[in-house]
Amino acid sequence: MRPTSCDYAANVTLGILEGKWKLLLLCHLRNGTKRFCDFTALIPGLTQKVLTYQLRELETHGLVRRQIYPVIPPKVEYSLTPYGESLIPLMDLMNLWGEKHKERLLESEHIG
Amino acid sequence: MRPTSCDYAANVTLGILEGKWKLLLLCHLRNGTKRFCDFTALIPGLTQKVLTYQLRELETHGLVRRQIYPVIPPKVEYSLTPYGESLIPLMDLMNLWGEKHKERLLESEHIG
DNA sequence: CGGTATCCGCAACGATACTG
DNA sequence: CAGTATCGTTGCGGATACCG
Repeated sequence: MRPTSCDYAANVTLGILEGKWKLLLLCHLRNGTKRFCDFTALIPGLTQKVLTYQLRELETHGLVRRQIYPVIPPKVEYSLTPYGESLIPLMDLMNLWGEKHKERLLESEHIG
Repeated sequence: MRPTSCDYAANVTLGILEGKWKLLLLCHLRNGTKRFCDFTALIPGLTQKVLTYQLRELETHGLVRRQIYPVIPPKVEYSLTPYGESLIPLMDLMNLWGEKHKERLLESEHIG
């Protein structure tokens, strides 16, 4: 049943996915476990502070697991939890729609 | 093929859906054409300025059609475009995941 | 290597008042 | 009825420097 009130459940999902880099982080994690420095290498323009912040939020929501190895120098691994994997169909659909949208923009540009 | 670079298409979709009230507006439009004042009545806490802003963005992206009737007092109707309707499967999936997430939160609350 | 600690700018959002 | 106009707040993201 779809809502008539303010607390539309889809908004909860949006709130969790919102964040400039979160989808991209999740996308990279689909390819396997990553270390902190992997992200900064993979994603130019992403600073340590923001990366930390977004990873912490993903962890807080249970989408990402943070595994700390007590070694020197420090080693921390990030991976998708099963719960995080449950977002994969949604991510794929968002990706698909986004691709179509980009095509659409190109067409209207071509015509206009 | 999933991206390794920064321009992840899912982010495009996110950018279009981002906005505190957009999903809710789209959701209401699924039930049929709405007038400006319908939204303010349906959604407590939503001011005219913000409503205007978000509707204009949805219109700009081609998701919503704005039909102006040149009468006094003014009458403006908003409806989903076919392109906007193409988002329905995505909205449903987001809603579904959001519902599951809320259940999950209740459970962990119950346990903790 | 994997973070914190500060400081700052901007855009989204909100409150309120006014208008054709 | 369907908006503008103005002003104020807040929080995300970015820049930079420092730490165990």
